[in-house]
Amino acid sequence: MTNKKDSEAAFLAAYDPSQWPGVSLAVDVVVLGVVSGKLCVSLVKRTEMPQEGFFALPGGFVRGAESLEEAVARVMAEKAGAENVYAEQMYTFADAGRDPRTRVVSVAYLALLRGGLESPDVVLGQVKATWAGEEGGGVSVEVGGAAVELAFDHADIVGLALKRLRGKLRYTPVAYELLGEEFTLRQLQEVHEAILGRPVDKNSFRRSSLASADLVPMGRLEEDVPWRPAELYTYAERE
Amino acid sequence: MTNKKDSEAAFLAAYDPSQWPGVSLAVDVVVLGVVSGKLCVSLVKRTEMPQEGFFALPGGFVRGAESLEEAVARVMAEKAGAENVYAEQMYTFADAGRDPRTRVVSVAYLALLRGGLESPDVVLGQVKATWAGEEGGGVSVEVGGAAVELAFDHADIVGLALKRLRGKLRYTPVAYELLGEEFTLRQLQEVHEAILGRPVDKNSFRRSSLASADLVPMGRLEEDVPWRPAELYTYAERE
DNA sequence: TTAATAGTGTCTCTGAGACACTATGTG
DNA sequence: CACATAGTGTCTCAGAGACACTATTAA
Repeated sequence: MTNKKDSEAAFLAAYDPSQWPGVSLAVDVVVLGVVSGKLCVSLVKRTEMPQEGFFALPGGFVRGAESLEEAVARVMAEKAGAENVYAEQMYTFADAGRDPRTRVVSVAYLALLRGGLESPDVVLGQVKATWAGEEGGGVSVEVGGAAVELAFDHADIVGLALKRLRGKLRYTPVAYELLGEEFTLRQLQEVHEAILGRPVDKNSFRRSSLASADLVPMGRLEEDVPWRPAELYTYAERE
Repeated sequence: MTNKKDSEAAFLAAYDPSQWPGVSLAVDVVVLGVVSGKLCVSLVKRTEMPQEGFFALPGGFVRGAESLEEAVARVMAEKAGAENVYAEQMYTFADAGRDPRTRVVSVAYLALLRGGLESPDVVLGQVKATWAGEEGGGVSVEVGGAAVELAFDHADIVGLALKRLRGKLRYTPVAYELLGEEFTLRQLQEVHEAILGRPVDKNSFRRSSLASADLVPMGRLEEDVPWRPAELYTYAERE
């Protein structure tokens, strides 16, 4: 091993943080919601030079002593006053060359919000996967019925979010984040169908949902529907 | 919405990267391997002040225009001359306060290496999960039969790697990364058992392995074993 | 021949898709 | 009553655990 001395020196050198040029830290948030049976993502229109005019994911730089989660919460609050949103880290993009001055490290988060997020700054785009199951890949997004192109690689990031969400749907109770405190099994099924992008058998869905035992019947029925009202359920282990 | 002007201003301000203090970018690598049926992780002994003397994950700062993957590859090469290693991003830790001078953003990677990684700088620690299935949580690590405490939150990061690996084992051909080009079904099963931490039924394992159709029989048998030799297989879609 | 492992046959259980059915609310 | 949806019964099939069995090789 002739490179032992070299690697030793490199190792020690690498542990001096001030030697390396600093980078900027940012978060981008994929906010997903189900609106009338459609999976939607929140988008902002870029008002500055790189990719100006394109739709992009909401995001921002991480401030001072803020944690990543705090930065995500702040971005959500600033853009639409949304508080206490489920958010989960997905992937970190750190390729050099995004910004000519400093390297920008961007941590992508997946957030789920009941009914989607919409505000003066934020529009909802409908997500259409070009792939089935959990293959993964980019997605196409429509705003007001017309296909739009997302800035940077944000279409791939939305695709990553959708892939992650489909995976989590199987073995974690994540769909409840997209519903209110009380919901019917049909509403829960609609959320699943919107995320999976395919119809789901009613009976199979009921069986597996009720068997998982984190659904609690409220003993009350939904109201103001022009057909037979269904039992209301809630999720047992919200914390 | 009285906060519209505020959020607008914050939005614009946030897009000036030079305004925010820079951070240092580092990678930590969980190198896992299976050595004689045991799941092992590569560790280095810290030689500098914070947590000096504790075992820690190998890692280092990202240099100049290096990508994260290049930094991981460099760390692997420096520590043990390992090239072309499977590596996958896991999670990014960015809590302030790790280093008093600058904020250190550390991106944790999972790497898989045949036979584990060992060198003058690196020791192998045996990983023992204190949890079953895919619950997740920290792990305990033994070096030379004695339990050791890992530096920082590295025990949790190893636990995260194990959880991720167990999950991927179900639906991706990741176990092949821990074997040579040619292997018997028993060797493949041993890798699975080491990762899952439990015995696996031989017949079920064979059936599902052969059904997945990315195993190709070589038409040759293993040699130099003091019992009936088994068919050698290789993985079909290495790229 | 014996020992040890390679490799197979088959029963069972479970979870999910398919689909027809009954029940019960609104109008 | 009609109608639309809530909710159920049941057949089937695929995948996996359990386990006993046969096959083949080294010594």
